[in-house]
Amino acid sequence: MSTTDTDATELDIAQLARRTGLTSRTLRHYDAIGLLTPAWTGDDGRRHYGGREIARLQHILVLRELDVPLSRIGAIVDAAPDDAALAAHLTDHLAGIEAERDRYATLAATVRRTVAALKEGRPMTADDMLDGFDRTPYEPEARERWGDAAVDTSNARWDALGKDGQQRHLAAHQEVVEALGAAKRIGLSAGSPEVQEVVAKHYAWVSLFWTPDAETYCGLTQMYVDDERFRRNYDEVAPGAAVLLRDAAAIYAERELS
Amino acid sequence: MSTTDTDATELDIAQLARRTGLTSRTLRHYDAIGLLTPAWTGDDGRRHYGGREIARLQHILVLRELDVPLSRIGAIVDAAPDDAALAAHLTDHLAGIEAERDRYATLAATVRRTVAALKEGRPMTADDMLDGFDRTPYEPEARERWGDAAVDTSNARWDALGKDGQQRHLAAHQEVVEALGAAKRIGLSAGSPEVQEVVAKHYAWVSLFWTPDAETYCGLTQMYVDDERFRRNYDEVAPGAAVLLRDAAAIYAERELS
DNA sequence: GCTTGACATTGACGTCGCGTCAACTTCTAC
DNA sequence: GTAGAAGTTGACGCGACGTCAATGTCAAGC
Repeated sequence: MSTTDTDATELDIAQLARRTGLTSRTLRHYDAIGLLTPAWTGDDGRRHYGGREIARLQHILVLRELDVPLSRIGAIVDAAPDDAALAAHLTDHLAGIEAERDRYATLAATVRRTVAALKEGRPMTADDMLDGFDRTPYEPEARERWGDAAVDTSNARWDALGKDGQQRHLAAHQEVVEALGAAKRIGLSAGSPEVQEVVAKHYAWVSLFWTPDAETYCGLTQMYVDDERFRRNYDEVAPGAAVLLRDAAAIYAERELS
Repeated sequence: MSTTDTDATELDIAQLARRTGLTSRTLRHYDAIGLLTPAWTGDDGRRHYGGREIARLQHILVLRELDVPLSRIGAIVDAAPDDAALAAHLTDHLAGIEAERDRYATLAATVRRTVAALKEGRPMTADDMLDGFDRTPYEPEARERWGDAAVDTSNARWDALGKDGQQRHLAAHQEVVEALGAAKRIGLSAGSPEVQEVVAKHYAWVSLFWTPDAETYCGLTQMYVDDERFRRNYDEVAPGAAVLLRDAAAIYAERELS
């Protein structure tokens, strides 16, 4: 393979820079702070990026467009270990991107109106002139509501799991989701022993990352219901599974966590 | 008037901050660097802003959205002394805003496609994943092509003119434009003494700000033809006036400037 | 009148995300 | 074999504010 650009998913730093509009300096910076490590570094020290890194970089750049600081970007991107989680995250951020698109649209309208008013010598109110500038800073992750510290220790624990530990952890979650779906389909109640056992598993699963008390655990499962992208994760297996989990969690929390 | 927000065009720093989404710190910073000076400062040191300042701030914020550095923003905003010039500038920057809106739209599409691909386990090419991130930095002003230094000295001279000197200067330009329109309507040629006299006036007018040599003067008048928003300024008085000025300038430049 | 709380002011220093420069190595082309 | 382009690692610099400290001032309530 020559130095010419191919559309293979194996790129050196210059090719990646060209495609993203970043400078090679920026990519080196991202490497230095551990935000985007190259797939491999040649014996000569040169950085090479593969498909995984490109996907990760896309995620990074999306969040960067939303003015999320690099430190938080790192935490968020690290929290998307598999394709499903990544898809959920991206769907979330997509809303931010579209909001920004709409903001620029209203901004364009504002400027257009201003130009028209200027030409006709018409006055404008302050509010009209400034419509669209105020951007409420994007809240990148619902999970952020549960505290930065929690996310940090969560990531530490995740790293500590090692590769196959992570695999097993994801499988455990899948088990929980499917058990929950089965319970829902059979029509088991939230307080039934079977469902309570599933909740216990779920609580254990969550606790690997951070240990919520009764209140926060109820809050978390409530969020699974409120937030569409979380809810879908559960309701995909069986409609109403998210609500079942929330109700069961409330009972579990009162029995075991208070 | 109480402290409640009214839609009058007289705002204190907190009210302006609220409407723009800026912090008061940012507004103070803009004051400190001379980018946005309050209309008046009370005896207690508090800053108050009027209609002029709000319009100026809108211009500033538009350019800030396009990632133009504050130093250049200052130069550009200072170069829009009257409403007509401001309207022309804003029309220019409007293109940048709409480009940004479109970029976010393609970005949203890219993310959407990525999510779909992830869910179906489909692979994507690097180019597809990174479509829309590369933003060629916005070139804020055609005038920038003529050099930053020129703009700086230009602004200094403009300030040195004083209020009524600025008035007279604008009137002089209007004279040139109208004389040129009259010449065009009568059908005078670019080389005719009358038109050459108008060009001399125009060159003098331009020279107040920066003294172009033969080549740059030809380049400038060529830009008046190429660039729609400049051309309209001249062609509004008489169609083809911009071209007439360019041709006349070419002759003038060879005779007088080389 | 006095206190209290909210918000203003001016410095001064800190921070984030790179840009830029220097010194050096390494690959490719002629 | 040598030039030139592009990579590497430090190190420092910078723009646009954030943040903190010390202080002043205004409107309201007691």
